[in-house]
Amino acid sequence: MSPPKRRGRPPNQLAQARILKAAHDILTEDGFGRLTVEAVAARSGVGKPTIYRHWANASELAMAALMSGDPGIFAGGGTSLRSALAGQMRSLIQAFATTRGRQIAMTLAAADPESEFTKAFRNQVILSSREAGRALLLEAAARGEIMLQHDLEVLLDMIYGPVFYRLLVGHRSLDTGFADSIVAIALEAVAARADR
Amino acid sequence: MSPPKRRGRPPNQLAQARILKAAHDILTEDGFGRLTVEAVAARSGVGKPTIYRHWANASELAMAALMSGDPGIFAGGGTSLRSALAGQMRSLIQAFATTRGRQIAMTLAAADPESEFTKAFRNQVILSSREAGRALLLEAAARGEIMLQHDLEVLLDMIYGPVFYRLLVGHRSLDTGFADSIVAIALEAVAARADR
Amino acid sequence: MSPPKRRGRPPNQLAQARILKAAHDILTEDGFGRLTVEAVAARSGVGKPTIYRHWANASELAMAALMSGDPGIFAGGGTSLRSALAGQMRSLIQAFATTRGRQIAMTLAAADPESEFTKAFRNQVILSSREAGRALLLEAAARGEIMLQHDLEVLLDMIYGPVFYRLLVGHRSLDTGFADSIVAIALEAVAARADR
Amino acid sequence: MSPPKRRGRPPNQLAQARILKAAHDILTEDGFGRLTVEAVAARSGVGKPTIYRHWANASELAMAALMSGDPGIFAGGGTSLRSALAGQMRSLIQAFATTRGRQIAMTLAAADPESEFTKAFRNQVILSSREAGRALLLEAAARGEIMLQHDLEVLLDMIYGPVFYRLLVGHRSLDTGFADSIVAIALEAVAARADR
DNA sequence: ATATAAACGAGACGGTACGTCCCGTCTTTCG
DNA sequence: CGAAAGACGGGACGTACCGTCTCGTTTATAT
Repeated sequence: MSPPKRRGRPPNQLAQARILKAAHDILTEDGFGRLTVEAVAARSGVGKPTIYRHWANASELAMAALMSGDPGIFAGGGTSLRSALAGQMRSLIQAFATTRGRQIAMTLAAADPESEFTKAFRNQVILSSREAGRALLLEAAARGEIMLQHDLEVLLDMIYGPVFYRLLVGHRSLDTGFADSIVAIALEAVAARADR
Repeated sequence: MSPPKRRGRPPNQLAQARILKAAHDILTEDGFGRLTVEAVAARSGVGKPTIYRHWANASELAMAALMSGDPGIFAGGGTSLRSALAGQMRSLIQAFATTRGRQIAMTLAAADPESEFTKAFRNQVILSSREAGRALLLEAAARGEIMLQHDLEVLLDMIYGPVFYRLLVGHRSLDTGFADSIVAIALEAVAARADR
Repeated sequence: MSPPKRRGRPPNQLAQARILKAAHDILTEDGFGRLTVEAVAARSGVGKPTIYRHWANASELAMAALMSGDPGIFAGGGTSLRSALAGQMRSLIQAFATTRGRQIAMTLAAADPESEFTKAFRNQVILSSREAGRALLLEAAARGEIMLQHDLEVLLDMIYGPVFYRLLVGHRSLDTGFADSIVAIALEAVAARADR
Repeated sequence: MSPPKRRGRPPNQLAQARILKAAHDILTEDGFGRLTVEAVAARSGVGKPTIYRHWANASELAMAALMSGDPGIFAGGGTSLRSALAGQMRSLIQAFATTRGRQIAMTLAAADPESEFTKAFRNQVILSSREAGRALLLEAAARGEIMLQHDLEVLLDMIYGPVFYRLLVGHRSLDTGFADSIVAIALEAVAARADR
């Protein structure tokens, strides 16, 4: 199998890197509202058409910048479901309780929900932690540690939804106590109890 | 107390109504992205300065339009906590599982979180259902129907957060089954059990 | 008779003056090719939309700049047709044998020939000298100094056309001798002769 | 002597023809303003660098397209100067009283006057008729049919200049009557008369 | 009645950013 | 090794809205 070499001049990887760097810097320094294609072009020294060649608008560019260099949230290995889940929730909340967290929420809200780009962003940035949580819960259930008598999808939403709820609505702060309380309440609902 | 009648022409109440009507229509017909002050002025036949006299920008105008004529979500009276809560969740989800729901999320994400206007919008449109839920839970606890051994604030977030989570992220649909599952899991976590 | 006062904020005369000044300066300093709406906006400190409010494109702006402050070419009063016409032709050629002359030709060539703006430019800048020449010839004919046995329109084109011909084609220079020769040949063609 | 076979891929003669064909088509279909290097490349299926290898910019390309396949205007053989000159003027005006005529004027106005390409275009397309006219006049003078007592260069400009004048300024139409009138007036000025 | 004053509609203003077109150059692979 | 394909940095285009401002008009109270 030959590599599918296309004819013309190949895309300049450096240019894309500079664009994402500039977008990321603007995002952290000035915020989502200042992330305009114009500003990114000026700051990165790249022509606007080069940006539009890869991203359809400022929203997609913001998503790309937020995705680049994002390791994702993984479950910290713990001996029990409680410790593993709490560890993950704490790092998740730590990661989102910053300016970047709100920017992610704003970006997601502003993005075209049908776009493929948006879906990728959603899966990588928003739902990866939820998937990791799903794995933790399924393993624990296999060990007999918990009973998944309810809809697992809803349970996952009840664990991870509150984080974005507080982030977006801002009625209460995101802190580690919040993480622990969520885990405690969630585990209560899946407790393997004698009285059943 | 005498009414503080100022000299000069009084503000035209009709103008505000026409502005909100136009804003609402644009929101439902064209979406949040098309709700510009310019468009509202053109559609309502009102001058731009008249709009700016009442709202600082298009975001506030969107919030005002979304608030006007919104009755809020109240707990349907039920005999048990489960039925009351499930009734409320169902109507909440029904209200948000529309275009308007996503517009509310977008508006909230785009709004200045510090603005007084935003806070009012948040309380009236987003948090009113959460407050109603709090009342239901407290009443049930007073009746001994449930035990609130965990942080009530977190519990409320776990009930109402998932709605906005699915609305914003869009990974699964909002339907009545979702409402019932949330209530079931939540009640599991506050069940008054013999083994405690 | 009341002046027809319009409602809104009146156009800022100063802004238009600054725009024309900037356009004129760019035209003389950098040439027609550099007269972009963007550059005029930057130089005049005026927003681009303000320029587009008055002129449809860079061509019209160039025409406006070339028209502003242009006194037009008038016939120098002379005792005879020959001296009057020669005086006018000399000043016409002097006015066009500069960078500005070529810019006028380029502008006219680039302009939409149907536009009202173009017609006004044509009449004021290009054809005003031709009209003045027509008046001179008609007066001389009335005095019996010449006989207009041929088509006057064609004769006028033969007097004034060569100026633009040399200007545009550039095969020979524009100088005062050229002016005198044109007049001499033209008068030969309208000479009132005994042998007729 | 070996044939000078150069190494590598030989220049594709067909490419130039396709380029000129495409340029010509665009000129006639869309006009001078749409004749961009990009459009010609797309239409002809040729790479942009291949175009730039032969022409420096769109203006030169336009000139090349306008020159290609242009037979030039030659003097129709006539028995007298009047008939020969009138025949030539009529065919000249017929050739220019079309869209192509105005495109030639626009192209010439937009071209760099110093470029060698421009000079070639000027000589072949614009001045060839003037040179043919010069030959006619000199022959007639040699026959004693006319007297060239005035500057021949100016006389030629007065014959051919008006055509471009009307073409560019557009104040009156180009028609055969115009051709005849020009000839009539010009001959008047060079008439060999008894009274001299 | 008549002045005074506030809010109105209209609309031009200086600006920012948009997304597109085309420029002329450069880099890569193919023939 | 020239031709094709095509991405690049760059400049300008013409448009949409922004939020501010200045008008002339309307509508009310206060004199």
